[in-house]
Amino acid sequence: MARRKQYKEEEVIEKAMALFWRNGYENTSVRMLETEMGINQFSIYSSFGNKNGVFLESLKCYKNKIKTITDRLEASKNGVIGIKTYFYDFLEFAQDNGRSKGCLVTNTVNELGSKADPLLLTELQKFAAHIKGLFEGNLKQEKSKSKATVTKEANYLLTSMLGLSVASKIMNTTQLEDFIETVFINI
Amino acid sequence: MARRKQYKEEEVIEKAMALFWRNGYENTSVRMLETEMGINQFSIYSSFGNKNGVFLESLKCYKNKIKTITDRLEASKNGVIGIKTYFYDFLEFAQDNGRSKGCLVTNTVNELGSKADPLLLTELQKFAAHIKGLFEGNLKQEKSKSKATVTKEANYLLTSMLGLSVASKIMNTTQLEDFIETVFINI
DNA sequence: CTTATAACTAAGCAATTGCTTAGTTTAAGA
DNA sequence: TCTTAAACTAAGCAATTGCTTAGTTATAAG
Repeated sequence: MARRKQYKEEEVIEKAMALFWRNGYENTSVRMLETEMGINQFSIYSSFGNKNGVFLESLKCYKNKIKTITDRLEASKNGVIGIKTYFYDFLEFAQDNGRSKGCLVTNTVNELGSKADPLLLTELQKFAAHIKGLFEGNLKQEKSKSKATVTKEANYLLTSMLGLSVASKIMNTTQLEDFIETVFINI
Repeated sequence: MARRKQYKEEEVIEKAMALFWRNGYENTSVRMLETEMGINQFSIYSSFGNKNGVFLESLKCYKNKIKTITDRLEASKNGVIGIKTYFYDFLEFAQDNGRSKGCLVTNTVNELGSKADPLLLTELQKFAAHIKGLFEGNLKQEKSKSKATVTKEANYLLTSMLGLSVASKIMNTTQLEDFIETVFINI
């Protein structure tokens, strides 16, 4: 007996995610979200509770979007080569009008660090652990590597990804490719 | 024929720097600066022009503070070992009550990226170039390395530092040490 | 068609943002 | 001692922040 929503939550959250990705959490205001999502603040708050709620949903959306390249990594059977491909895939994934937005998760870790709200912090760590797990999976495909080596190198690759995410924001393609190539010399 | 300043610019800017380092640029308000620096907003604006001016001076102050460990790197004659020491020195340098504040420059690059004001962006890039130069200096001490190798590995080490800076905010000591050790296995 | 109810619009809330300014205090030079 | 000018205090500026709410509109069930 009531009016129907004039928007789909999945659709508007994608626009919110794009905004958070470009600007970070604090530098994205609810008014900006309103404009970008194309719905009134009332609708934002009734659908997502508060700004943090919008961000949490945006993070889910981001995870879903990055799935295109993490799935490729997960499906790969070629060990370290698959991980290297993921690094290059990421650069393309983060690209936006000639500049890189980095990784939304990395950006958020860097912005809020350990003072992010607990629920959010957990989500960030879960994502990092997931990526690390994928790296471990591919490293295990290399029969020569011991369990200890796999763990150590997965840590290394995860942190290298963080570096790539930050670096992509101000470095040029050559420098970034140099980085990736050198990362994988040691693996 | 006039009153004397009741504060020293170098002293109050150090407190401002600490605040920016902990919270980032946008998450530090002028009121917070006022409290931390212990001077009125009028004094802040008369000494530094605007918030951006305070930040620019804070960055100088940061560069001066990190000089304790960059000087050690610059003075070192033991090639790669010296760089590795710098990585460990940095972790201690960024430490603050059990948590890491990361690197102020990295934090700022990540927060503002290429949309930082041009003067600031130049300063950030100059700092990055300086560190990279120090890495190159130490890499050159290794006679086995060609010019091309030195360039490539300097890029790699710089980006690894960015990764370490972000990672230090949420990872534990063991993970960070794993990272450093793996970075230097084949360098 | 009427009615109930959810979705909408738009105005408004107090708090905070970066920055300014009117007015007071201090102190060195005449 | 008086003058002058910089350094200070504190109040205030418009704009923006996250969030709410009073009132209107649409729509499905009765």
